[in-house]
Amino acid sequence: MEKYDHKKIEEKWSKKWLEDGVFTPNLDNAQKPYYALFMFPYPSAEGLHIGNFYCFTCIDTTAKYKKLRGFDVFEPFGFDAFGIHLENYALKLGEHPAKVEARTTANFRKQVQAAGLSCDYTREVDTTNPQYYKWTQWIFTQLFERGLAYQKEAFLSWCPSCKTVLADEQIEGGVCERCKNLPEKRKMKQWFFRITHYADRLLSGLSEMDWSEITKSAQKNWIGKSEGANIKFKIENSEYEFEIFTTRPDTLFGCTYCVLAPEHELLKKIVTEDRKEAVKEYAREAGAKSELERQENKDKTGVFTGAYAINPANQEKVPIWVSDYVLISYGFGAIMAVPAHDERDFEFAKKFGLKMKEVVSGGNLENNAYSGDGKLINSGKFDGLYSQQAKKDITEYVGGKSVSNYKLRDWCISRQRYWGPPVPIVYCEKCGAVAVPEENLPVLLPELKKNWEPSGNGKGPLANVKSFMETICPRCKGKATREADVMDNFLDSAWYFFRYLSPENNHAIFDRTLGKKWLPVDFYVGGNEHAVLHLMYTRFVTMALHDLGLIDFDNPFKKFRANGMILKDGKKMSKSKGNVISPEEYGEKVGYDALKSYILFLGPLSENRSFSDEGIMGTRRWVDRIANFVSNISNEKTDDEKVLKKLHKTIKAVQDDMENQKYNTAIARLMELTNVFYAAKKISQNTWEKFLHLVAIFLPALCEELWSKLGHEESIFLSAWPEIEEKYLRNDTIEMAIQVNGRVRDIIEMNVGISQEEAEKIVMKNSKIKKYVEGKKIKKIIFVKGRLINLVV
RNA sequence: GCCCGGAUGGCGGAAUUGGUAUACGCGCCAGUCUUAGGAACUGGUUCUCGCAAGGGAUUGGAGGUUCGAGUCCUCUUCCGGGCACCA
Repeated sequence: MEKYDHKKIEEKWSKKWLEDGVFTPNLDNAQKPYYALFMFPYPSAEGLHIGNFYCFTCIDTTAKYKKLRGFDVFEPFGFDAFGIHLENYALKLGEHPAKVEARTTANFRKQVQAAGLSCDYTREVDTTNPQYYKWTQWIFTQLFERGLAYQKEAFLSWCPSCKTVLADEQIEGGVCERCKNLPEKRKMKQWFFRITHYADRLLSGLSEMDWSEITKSAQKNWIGKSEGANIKFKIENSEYEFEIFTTRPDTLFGCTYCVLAPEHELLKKIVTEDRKEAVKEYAREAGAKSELERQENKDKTGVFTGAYAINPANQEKVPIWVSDYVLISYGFGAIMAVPAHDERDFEFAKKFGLKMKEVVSGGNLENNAYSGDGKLINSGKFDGLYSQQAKKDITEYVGGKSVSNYKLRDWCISRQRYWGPPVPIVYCEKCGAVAVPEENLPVLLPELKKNWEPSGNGKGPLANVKSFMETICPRCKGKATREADVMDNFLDSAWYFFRYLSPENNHAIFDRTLGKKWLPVDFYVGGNEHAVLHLMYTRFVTMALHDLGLIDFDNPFKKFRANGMILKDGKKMSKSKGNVISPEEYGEKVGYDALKSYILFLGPLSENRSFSDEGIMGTRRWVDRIANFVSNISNEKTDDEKVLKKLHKTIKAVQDDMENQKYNTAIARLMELTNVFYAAKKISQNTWEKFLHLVAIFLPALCEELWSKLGHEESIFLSAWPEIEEKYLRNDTIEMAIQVNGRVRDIIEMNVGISQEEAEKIVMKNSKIKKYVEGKKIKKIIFVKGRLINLVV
């Protein structure tokens, strides 16, 4: 028996597919467009990671299936090569980012091609290409013109290791998403995108979207909507007032003090002379605390300001405190404190001996605040109302406003780094900040041979490049200076799928005719670590493009699935553990067909799966079993009815599974069919050809080879998917389960259409059943047609 | 604390959405072939009692609904993810 030489055959076909353009659709003429997209990789490693490979494979398998089903499939490929990940990798190697990029992208491309993915490489996109980032900058200018991009001074997270500010989304668990270092707070003037403008749309859109629940849940939590009221408090003996946000206006009568955040601007104005030093010192200390320190130490601290506010519900005077348990970044940075009905206020009041007043019945103030709803007490004319109604009535009574508040904050896009698209802004003494007009885009990133490394002084490396910085104002033609920062990498990747349609178009961000036909993306797969980064930003940019009138949808991906992680023998992979799976290594050893089908076979798409070296031999064995079966193809015209039934049921099962991304069970069904072939010994060519189509979506090189061996000159992917013949899906007989009191006691073969009376007759004659029924009264008989009969005795 | 997922053999996992639990694969056991090892092929493999025929138990745990529950309801334990002093 000839051994199946996976290397030779996989190499042969991946090359041939590329040459013949088998997977390069004609976007203009496509009749049934299907846009399959995987998250394009960061080329910040020498080769592909198994995680990239997994998400590519999910998309690729679906793409091949859709192609065989007659769709014009577009599965593009490109690189997210700008940004901090590649720049950090270059810093680590001590090489220039451009040099690293040239090498790693070439290697990634080579590996993807070797793996036989059905990508269209003719429309490759690279975010570092000026033709590409011209339009990244254009998006900035469009947002700027509409007030959605703006500059502000704010306390921001500065990563001392990456030497740049980061967006809130890029702090994960208190540390920098890229380098895992502890960020510092720095007050800096930076560029922001007004993503909060879309907070409500980002949230309400979620419910209708066919995206993984886990992703939608992460976005929902991040947006963090709460409904409540804004209420104004006057300050005693003063013209000043401040506003607070509360979700519990029903407890307003229970407000016995107020708290301002240490950064609150009113603090300086209202603090009394004798409290000035204490408040100042407290604010200084609070400012020095890192985010993580605040998170870890939740002991309440605070200082009395000496000032009093007037509770608008009962005109009582309540002390104003300052404490860092109130955050300047949320709401108004000020709260009304209701210690009887809020745990944090309770703790604070207890520590500092502040008054508590119960206004909602149902709790017990001994040890805890009661934060549930209930009937109002001690609330004047609102006594007796229930929380829900009281919320509305009290808000109205004090002239408050019912509003929603969000945790989501605007997206800081400035980066004090080199490897990114420059912010397309020019500062002119006369005209202020002016966006670079479209005809002057792109603002080219100068090729810095040296001094491209981040300095850490709060300015990007471009600030030192005189030839770049000095320019003229596009509006008044006077002297002007460029913005030295570049833009966040997540902006590069927020719109790449638009660009794939027309990567060389210099007149528009994308070809709108093609956009109408191909967008939104039909199916997208990627890791859920991007749930609130890439995936949220992408939705934001899509909404913005929608509002510019460029597109008529605002959800970029019709279907999105988050893929699970691949573990090695149950453990997370890491270089230090030495258990990193290299796709290339397994491609060599067992072949990409076996590797790809193995990682799909391991389990459902969303779950983490454990890769093992023994396990992969299972799919490799399957490859061999199919390759070896060739000698058993007979000249007979048709096959045994049993084989045909299995064949057509498998076609149906594979179709259903593929529509639902159940790759693992589709492969299991195909393995079963392979086993049936082995049991039948000989199979007709007709059946064999149908089988090859089904398997080709998982084992493309093998099936292409076997297909060509049958004398076909054109790729199997250009031929037709087998039709299901309904008659083979039907069964004449079924195995009827016979239950007594719900327990299966026997299984009897019967005609599929058997009536209840006939079935009962057979059952009653059955000796096994008689044993259980004898001498007992049959109370009831449940008959499920074609399935079971249940005797209740 | 709040919001999502999830728990099924020795292991990865199936289960037509309330109808024969454990498909498929790994591993293991046996057989055929082989000088041998391996490969390939064939058969077996949830646990438990039993020589067997056959019985009993079983989907993290406890209840419930139902003729019938892995699937629905209530409570509960554990694991994974997100948010978190967010008023």
